[in-house]
Amino acid sequence: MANRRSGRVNARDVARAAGVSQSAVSRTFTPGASIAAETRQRVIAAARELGYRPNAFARSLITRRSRMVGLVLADLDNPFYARMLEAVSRELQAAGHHVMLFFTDRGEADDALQEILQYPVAGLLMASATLSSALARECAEAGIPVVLVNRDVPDAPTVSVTADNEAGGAAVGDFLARAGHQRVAFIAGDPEASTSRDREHGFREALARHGLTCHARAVGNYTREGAREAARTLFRVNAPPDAVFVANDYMAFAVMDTLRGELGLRVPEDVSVVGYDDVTQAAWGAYNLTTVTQPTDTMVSTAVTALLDSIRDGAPGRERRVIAGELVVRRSSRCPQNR
Amino acid sequence: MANRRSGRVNARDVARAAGVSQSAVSRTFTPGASIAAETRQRVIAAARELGYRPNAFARSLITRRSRMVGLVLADLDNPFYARMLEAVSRELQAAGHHVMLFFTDRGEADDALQEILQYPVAGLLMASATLSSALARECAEAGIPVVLVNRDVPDAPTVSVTADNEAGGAAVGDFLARAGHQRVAFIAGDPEASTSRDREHGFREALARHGLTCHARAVGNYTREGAREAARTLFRVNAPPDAVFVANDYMAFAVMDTLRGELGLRVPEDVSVVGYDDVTQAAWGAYNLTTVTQPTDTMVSTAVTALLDSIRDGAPGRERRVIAGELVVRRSSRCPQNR
DNA sequence: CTGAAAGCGCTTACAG
DNA sequence: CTGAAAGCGCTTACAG
Repeated sequence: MANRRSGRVNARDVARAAGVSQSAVSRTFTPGASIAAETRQRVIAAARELGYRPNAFARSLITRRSRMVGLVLADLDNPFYARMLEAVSRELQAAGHHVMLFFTDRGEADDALQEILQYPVAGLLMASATLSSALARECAEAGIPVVLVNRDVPDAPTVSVTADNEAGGAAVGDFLARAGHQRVAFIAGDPEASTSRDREHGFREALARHGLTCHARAVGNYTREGAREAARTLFRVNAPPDAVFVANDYMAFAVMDTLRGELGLRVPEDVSVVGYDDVTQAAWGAYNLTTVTQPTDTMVSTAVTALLDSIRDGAPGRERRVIAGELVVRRSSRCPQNR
Repeated sequence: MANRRSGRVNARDVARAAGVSQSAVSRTFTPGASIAAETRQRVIAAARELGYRPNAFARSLITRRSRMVGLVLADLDNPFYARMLEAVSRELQAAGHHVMLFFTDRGEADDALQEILQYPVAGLLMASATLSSALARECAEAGIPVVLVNRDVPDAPTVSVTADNEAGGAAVGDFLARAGHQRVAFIAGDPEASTSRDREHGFREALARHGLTCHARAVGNYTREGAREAARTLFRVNAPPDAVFVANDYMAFAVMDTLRGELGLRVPEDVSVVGYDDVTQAAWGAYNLTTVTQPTDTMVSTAVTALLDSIRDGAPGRERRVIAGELVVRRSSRCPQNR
């Protein structure tokens, strides 16, 4: 049934079989093209018979457009990004696009991008990784829109979608102060990342408004091991914190495990723990983590919409979208009224 | 600097700028092609100047090969698949391949595959989803090797890589019987999936060897809510189980949360819980789950190697690789010696 | 080592 | 509505 020669049937083969021109075959598979119903039926029958599928590469070559979007990620261990990846992929697929996936290290992913850019991608979506502003400019010149999620390259011609990390951090500071905590600590993620910096900044400002300062600080680097080590450093002292804000949920789980399993502390009786992201596991019984929502769904659809709009307009947007999150109080923290 | 006309510089532009033929440009970017060192330098300089990158689509069209591999997944919520996705992608990238990602529903992903197959993929890797044996045959005829991870299509011309689920289930049955449990229950995943069926089968056989039968059974469908419901059904009775084997870790976490938070049972004092997969979270302090290793790394590298081999040979392999796992005893279960 | 030419599989003005 | 022809950006015999 299938073409013996090449292992791949092409439009010419179908045309011959259907007794029409190659143009007719092409028109059959181009929605809205002008073709007689009967011709179309003949082509479809022949195509089915031969197992023909239009070759997307050839089509993209001639139309100078592609329905392929590059997706760049650095970290899938963190369930926040796993959730985001799935949501982004499904939305893009629903919009008729196809996803090319790349994993890089954290930070600037220019090398990986050089590879992706060999393909005529219609757009680029990056999360947990960035690109240099030079490459951002190059993409803009080439007409390839770039959308960053959870990252931001100042002054670059890109769209960025971030959570309102400052406001989120402030909500946590406010909440812990109101609950009557006196020695409030912070465990940072990657000290370079704007997510961690902004959360910390908002947090400190809020504490200040209540006349408090950050009692202690350690860096967990957004890794589990880093978080455990930070917890040990912070709590193996004479006057340990009575509350700790951890820059994301993923680290907060490690902190809780360490506090309870290793240091024999009770949460929240001895210490309140607050995270950030509201990943699925935060609601699981074992953690019941008070945290700030990263509105993944909103962020994803904002990012995807922005990307699709830019692709449609052929204009690489340039805006900063900040999505508000909210504090979700669960049982890992003391409440103001329990004071 | 970049080409003003089209937004994309092509080999012809570079050739003109460097004062050489288009062939020379092509040879410069084809490793091993015969080209003088000096010519090559001129081309490279011109390419850099103009911001030229070879177009992978055009290249693939003419060579009739592509370095693109299709990856099909159904479920990323389960951390086992997230870990696998990242490992697979990174290995494939390291081998110079690029990954096209597709999400489908569980079961047969024929529709999604029809879309992928419009691209000239060099091979297909599927996990947590399968394809019909008809489509498997079609791929084989088209020379596209298919590798299934954690799934199997009997008699189809594909390579499948699965864990030895029977042996794993047997290890659990054996372990629980030796620990002196009398009323051992099972919570199934997707009753259709061979993973769940094989684990259950091995489990029951092992119990039988100890003169036990499976005391109760419920279906969790590999979802968290299903697992919670299954736990309620199984444990809200007069003589509840004293041990439960859950078909995967992901559900086992939900079961533990329900047992402890909702039913007031202690793990392992009142009931032993055993999972399957050994996902990262199984080792986290809050769960400390006894489970059976799915040797992700081995499975991934076996699958990737098989795929790359088939691509290289141009022959769609046909074998079943079964990877052994092992029981990891943690604190969610009573041990034989504590009897 | 090098270039001119053919061709991968498609779409799209153009003329009918 | 339809077909012949040109061309997307590349690689690869072929001849020199």
